[in-house]
Amino acid sequence: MAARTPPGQTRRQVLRFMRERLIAGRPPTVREVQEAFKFRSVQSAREHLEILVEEGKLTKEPGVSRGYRLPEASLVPPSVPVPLLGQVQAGALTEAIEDPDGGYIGVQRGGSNDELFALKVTGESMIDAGILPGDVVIVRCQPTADSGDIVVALVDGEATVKLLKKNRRRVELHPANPAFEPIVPATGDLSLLGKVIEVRRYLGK
Amino acid sequence: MAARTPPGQTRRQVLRFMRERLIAGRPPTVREVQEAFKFRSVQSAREHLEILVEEGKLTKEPGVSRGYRLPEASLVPPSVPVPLLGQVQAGALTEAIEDPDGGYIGVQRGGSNDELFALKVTGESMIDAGILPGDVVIVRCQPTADSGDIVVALVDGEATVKLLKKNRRRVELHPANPAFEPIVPATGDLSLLGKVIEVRRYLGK
DNA sequence: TTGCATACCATACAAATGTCTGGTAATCAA
DNA sequence: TTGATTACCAGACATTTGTATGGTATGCAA
Repeated sequence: MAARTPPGQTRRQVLRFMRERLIAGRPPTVREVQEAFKFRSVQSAREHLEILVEEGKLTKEPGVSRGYRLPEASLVPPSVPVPLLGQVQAGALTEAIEDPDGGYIGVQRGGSNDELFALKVTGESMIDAGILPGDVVIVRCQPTADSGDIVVALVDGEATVKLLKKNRRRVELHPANPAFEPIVPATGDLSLLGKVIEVRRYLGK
Repeated sequence: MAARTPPGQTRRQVLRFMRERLIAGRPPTVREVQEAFKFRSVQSAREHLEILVEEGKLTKEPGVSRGYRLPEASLVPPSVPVPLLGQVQAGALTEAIEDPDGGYIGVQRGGSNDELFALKVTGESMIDAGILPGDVVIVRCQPTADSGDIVVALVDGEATVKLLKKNRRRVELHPANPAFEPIVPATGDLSLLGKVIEVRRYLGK
């Protein structure tokens, strides 16, 4: 017999394993759970799973293979892959999205089927808005935005993050850093890439 | 025999069906495909699926049940569900993780199988570190941390985010805001919950 | 016509997988 | 002690499911 573990401990790990697999879209078989935990009997895995179902942590469709599911309550909103871009040159946005140099990151978008991309921020111009160099902003492509939105726009052929301000027929791009000057593009000469809907910072492991 | 459809037409529908099911995390069996398309033979479904694999539209793991996959799936790093906590009282961490009031968010962790949780930040004590009220920090549970790490610790029975500083046999929790005072817990009296590995800010739609 | 390809069908078999029955050992409380 | 509970094991069985073999009908092109 394998080592006996404290009550509930193994079961928590099993739940964890199930969540990972189910989120990844690859529901495991009972025997795959057995394998993962080195049980010598299928039944051991099955018992943990059935108990998790009783506890409401999982649901299942009896009789069907790979039939365990996450209950509605703990449903994680599905995340979509979003291309992570490094530097964006003018006009090269579409190509950059097609073949991102930073790979993809998972973003939970709010239902709509919009075009998203992610951008690594350089420079300190938005530091007072809590956006530091190295942060990743997630951007929804849209041709316009409201005053007060944080947006990504092409300035001098480079994508930059700024605060959008509109006052009577003037559009301005404000940095959130007193050391920088606002940018006032000529009327109608603003190429807005989209609006920032999320900011992420990855700290060292 | 069922009605004969133009070449490739049914197959396109099958691919669509597969995409839907696979994205939903519920890969179908060959017979479920048969059912969905009212084929009177399993083989009809199987032939469509195998051809889609040959065309590169799908991949599959031979021999395993529900073994068809989306080829792009390999590009997207898998994300794990992480419980999102609101307020954490002393000692109630484990229970809070078991039954999070904020649901779950998807996090791509760097391979290790660690315990993670997410915490909504209140207060402005870390504003100079780019962590604003309402931000979500993702925390890896660990009993110790290095000097300079941003950590979550229990202070006065509440979970708070602070900068950890160690100098000769003293451990201090520093806010990143000049309006707040550093916290110097009595030696050995620091209950460290974990280290912040990611910061997220969700901006309005 | 012939030959070939496509779409679909019928049936069988074997492997994968869910499920069941009964058992051992450890822990805890009465 | 006794009994109850938990964690795990062993082996079997039944269903689900992947796979194979061969067949029918339609359309198309040489």
